[in-house]
Amino acid sequence: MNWGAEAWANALAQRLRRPLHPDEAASVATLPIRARSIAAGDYFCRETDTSGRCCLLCDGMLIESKLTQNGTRQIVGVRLTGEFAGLQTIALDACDNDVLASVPSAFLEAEAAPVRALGNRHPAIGKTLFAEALVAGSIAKEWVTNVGRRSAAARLAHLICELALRSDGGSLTAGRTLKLLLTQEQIGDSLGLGRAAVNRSLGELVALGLLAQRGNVITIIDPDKLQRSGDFSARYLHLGQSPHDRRRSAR
Amino acid sequence: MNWGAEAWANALAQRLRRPLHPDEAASVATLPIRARSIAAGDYFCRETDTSGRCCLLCDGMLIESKLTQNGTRQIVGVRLTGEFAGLQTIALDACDNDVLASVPSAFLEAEAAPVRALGNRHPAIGKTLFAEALVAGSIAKEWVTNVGRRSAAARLAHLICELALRSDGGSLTAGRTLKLLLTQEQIGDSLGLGRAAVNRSLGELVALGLLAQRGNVITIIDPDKLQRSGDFSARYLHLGQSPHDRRRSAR
DNA sequence: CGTGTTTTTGACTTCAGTCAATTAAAGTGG
DNA sequence: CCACTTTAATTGACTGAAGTCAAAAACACG
Repeated sequence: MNWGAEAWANALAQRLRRPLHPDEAASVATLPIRARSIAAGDYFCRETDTSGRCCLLCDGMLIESKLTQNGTRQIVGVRLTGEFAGLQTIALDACDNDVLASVPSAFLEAEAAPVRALGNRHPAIGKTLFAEALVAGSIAKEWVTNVGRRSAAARLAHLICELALRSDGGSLTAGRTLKLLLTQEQIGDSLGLGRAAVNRSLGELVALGLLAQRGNVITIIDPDKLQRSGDFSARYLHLGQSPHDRRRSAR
Repeated sequence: MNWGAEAWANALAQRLRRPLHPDEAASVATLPIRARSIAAGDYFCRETDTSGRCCLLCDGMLIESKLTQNGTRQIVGVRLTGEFAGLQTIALDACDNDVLASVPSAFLEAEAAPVRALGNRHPAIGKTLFAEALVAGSIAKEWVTNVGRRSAAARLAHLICELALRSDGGSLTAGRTLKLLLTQEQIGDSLGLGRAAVNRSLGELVALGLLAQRGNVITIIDPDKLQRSGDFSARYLHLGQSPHDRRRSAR
């Protein structure tokens, strides 16, 4: 099996919480997967694209964003290392939003059609891919709540909690360190805030002793207070129930 | 075939843009479907439910909402007559948000498991159900943008455009009438606004001659200006390309 | 080591929130 | 059918959180 397909297989097995069956592994091995990397600011796809590609992000971070009439931008989601992106193209014709790299990023890309066929052939894999795409929708709904009903500082705290848990091997524990691969402007675009508000909110969270900041590295100091001030509950992330996860406070 | 399963079959055929094959129809006919109706304010499911049910809404309107710490509420989506609801339970264990009726509503309910089995057995149906759930996610992302980056009046105009197109036989044409089955408070909860702002924005859109209002009935007067003032493009709704749809302005 | 980007800070503004009071509408029961 | 109750819509006054703009400082990178 080539390296790309193997990474896909591992990612799928991890989500299935079991090794792939031999015939599943064989099907995954036939996927035409291409390794690519792009620079910060480069696009994986555009809002109107109908090409239908998805990928497993190996390194970096992808931003899903929309532009508005008045030139402002809203980031409607992010994809972290180890996550799939663009899975909605398996069943939809268009991409719905721009997808671009916030930092230099590498990923393993496949056409939507063979991935869909893979899911049809192996229902367990199909369900997993479906679930991954649905979780992205669940996150979007939480973001609606975040942007619609929480204060600037709470939005930021919420986002940090989410990213800490979603990032590879994520946890929300004191001392944990988290590399924020976004500029403050991009954070603002994710939270429906301006640059200034992000900066002030960050200072506020630091002043409250919830976290520390050095460059783009965040250190979580008080995870409980951080969650509370961000009104954060991990439920919507559907992280599952591995032994690791169970330690996480679920509010 | 019982009436409920037939309604499901029709809804699926409509989305597939073709009649069901006999074996597809036979599978749908075996679904254990239950007709239910609930009063305004009653819950279809709660945020933490793990029961896993989905439904085809026959009459009324469902609201998907989340509560925040400080007692406020955010509506993260709505489901209209003729749409499916709760499809994410096909692949996810929990519901993620409360689902409740905004007006007395009737629906045809099925357990998630047999619906998933149906999709596995018939890939075309599976893809359609998948697509329907993904469109809900796409809508949520647009809502993030709406709440995060648009003015109060623009948010409202955008919501009205969306509901006009999504409602049964929807179109965005002058003279078209639309029954808003939401109180102004619920509209505010959908847009991240307070009651007063909704009321004033509505007055504003009326004053600008974009629409007229009598009770909860909205009449669209100037669809083009309405779309422009709401920064609305129908792309994210994935309405497909029926002859009817093609007439819609896509911005 | 210089250039461009990002962060940080301050001053001012504004949109929408909040609160409260009033009006209108929709149900309810006698 | 009408009086009464409840809920929703409307309007005004005041407030406040965050936007905007601008400038300075810090940083990152070639």
